This record gives sequence, C-alpha cells and structure tokens, in this order.
Amino acid sequence: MLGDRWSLLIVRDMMLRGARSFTDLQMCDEGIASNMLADRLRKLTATGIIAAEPDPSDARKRVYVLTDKGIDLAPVLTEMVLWAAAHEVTGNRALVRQIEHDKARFLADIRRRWANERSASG
Amino acid sequence: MLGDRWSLLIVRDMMLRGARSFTDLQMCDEGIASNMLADRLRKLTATGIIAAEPDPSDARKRVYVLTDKGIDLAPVLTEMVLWAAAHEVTGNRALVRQIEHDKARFLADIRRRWANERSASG
DNA sequence: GCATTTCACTTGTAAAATGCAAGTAATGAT
DNA sequence: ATCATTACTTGCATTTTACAAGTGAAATGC
Repeated sequence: MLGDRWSLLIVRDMMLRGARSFTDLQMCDEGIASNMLADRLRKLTATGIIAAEPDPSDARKRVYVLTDKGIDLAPVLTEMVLWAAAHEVTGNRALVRQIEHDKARFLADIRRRWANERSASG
Repeated sequence: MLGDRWSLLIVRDMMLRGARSFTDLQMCDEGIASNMLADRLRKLTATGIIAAEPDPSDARKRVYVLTDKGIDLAPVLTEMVLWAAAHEVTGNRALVRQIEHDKARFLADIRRRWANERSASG
C-alpha cells in the first residue's frame, strides 16, 4: 500500500514541506513523472490517506490534504528521517535537530498545523 | 533504498518474526519469488542493512543477520505496525498490544535480542 | 476579447522491474 | 548410492515505470 518508490515521499512532501498542489509535489520531488504523480495521488486518495478538494481561489487547481489516516503516518516518517540522518542519506539538518530536541512536540505541532488548516477550509 | 515492495518486509521478517535463512524468508513472505528475494538480500547487504554468514551447522545454509543500521530500523517498523493496526490492515494483535503497552521496552528488547544473537556467533 | 500561460492531468511508447516456472550445484540425510 | 534440501540462477511473459509530448479548461496579460 505504501510499498513503492513514491507514495511515502508524496506524504512526506505534504506533511513536512508544505506541498498542497500537483505542481508543488512535482517541484518537491523533482524526478517524479506527471503520470506517476497522478496515479499515486489517485491511489493515496483511494486508500484514504489523502483527499482532494477544489481550490476556491483557482478553479484549475486542486488542493490535496492529508486525512487523519495520513496524518497518523507522522511518527513513521519522523523515525525514517532520524534513521536516514543517523546513517547519512541526510538532507535537512535543521529538521533533524528539531526532532531530536523534542520529538513529541514535533509530532504535536504537525497535528496542530493540520487541524488548523483543515478547519479553515475543507 | 527501501522504496520497493519487499525490502522492508524482509527486514520485518528478520526483526519481528525470527527469519534467518533464505527459506525462512520465503515462507514468512509467501509470495516473494526466489529471484526477487535473492536480489533484495544482495541489495540489503550492499547497503549495509543486513549481513550474511555461513551457517556453522549446515554448509548449505547462510545465516542472515541485521547490522546496526538494520536494527536501527526498529522504530520505523514499530510505528508502521501501530499505524497499520490503527487503520486495520491488521495482522498480529498480540504484537500490537505489546508495543502499545510499553514501546520503549519493546524496542530495547529487540536490541537486546540482537546483541545476544550476534555476540554468540558472527 | 483574444492570445498566451498555467494547471492538472492523459496518451503513447520504450525501458526497467517483477513474477513465474524450471533448473543447478553443493550439501545433507537415509 | 539415492534422494531431499538449500540457496540460489536462468529464461521469458507480464506489469510497472519513465520520458516526451499533448489536451482541455481556466486564468492572466494586454
């Protein structure tokens, strides 16, 4: 269900990098082909990890949001970030320090951010 | 690096289900083809997540063990188990209860088990 | 109000990964 | 000596992925 190259990266980009639209995701994960991205968004929607809404400010766009099920992947992704940092596939050092400093707070912040964002619109 | 269908399942079978040999893994993950298993074991060895040793009691066999890097995936897998349990792809209920009861202890137990196992042989 | 650009995709096709069935060499069991 | 087991490999069909290009609808610029 998440056992492919892109699905978890898409969730990560939404959760940790603020990606909300198709083009956001294409830029975050430069390297994912548009047909692959479309397919993965469809599958993640079908499995209830993300949901799509029309963008009220631009009818061409769609806004992708994490569902509760998707947000619950935060601990998984967080541990992956720590693992990668420890065994040096490392990317974002600031993020790692933040997680290491207070993991519980980091996770709570993610949940809070999404609670706000979703009550604001969807 | 772990973004394929089988790699993490192999690590899970070794960490959580006691798989140590090629046939163990084939039986745990019934469904993986032998060429795929061989290929993934090769790649996991190349990336330093597992290591292979000859089996002293049977020269046909090889014993696969997790390296430190592999053992460090325990938190990731643990969170995945919890996520799956919460969103019902559920398998092993007893394991989930054990993790929920005392996650830190569960992780410490995994590390202790592997420390013993590896000092005993490889 | 008409041309241009942006956005979220789709389509076609080549390349790569996967899955399946069968086979092999070395070792162990009887 | 024979047969079974173990850890693979090989060949090939099928599926998935990647790349390049295209589409339609809506927004933007002038």
